[in-house]
Amino acid sequence: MDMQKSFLSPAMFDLVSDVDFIEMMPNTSVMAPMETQSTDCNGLYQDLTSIHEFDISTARSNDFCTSPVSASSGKPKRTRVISSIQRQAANIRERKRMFSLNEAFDRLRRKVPSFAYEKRLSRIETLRLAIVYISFMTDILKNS
DNA sequence: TAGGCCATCTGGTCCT
DNA sequence: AGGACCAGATGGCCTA
Repeated sequence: MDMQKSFLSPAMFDLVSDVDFIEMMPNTSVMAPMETQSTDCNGLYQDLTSIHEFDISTARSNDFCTSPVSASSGKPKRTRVISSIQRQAANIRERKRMFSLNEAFDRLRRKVPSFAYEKRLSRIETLRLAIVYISFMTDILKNS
């Protein structure tokens, strides 16, 4: 597809990533956005079923205290004293949040065109490529 | 072995 | 009050 080839020119990739795509190009082929290709972040994520089953009610506590130190906003700083169980629950929520963030990155990865080289796009590469891709498509729409 | 990338933990702040 | 969000720290894995 000519349009895609021009989008994936070496000059474009210079804007997208620190990776030297020019050297890679002879060994790679151009791919359409990987809509149907599914990755699970290299299987790095742990099973989250235990997270869903976690009884959050056991982590409820009302342990707060106020610090004499004022926040930058001038408000009295409220320091939350957190139990280990609450901390554990917060960690689990954070893992779930990061999991959904990475799911979104995976969806974006499948939407942007890329070379079928062995290494998947990193998060920063995905964002940069998406920006360039959107700009490219916008230009096409403008000029048509 | 250094550097890049990522997962996880943690505490602070924002928001409902 | 408590969950969501964010950024810094840390450690593991991988690659050049």
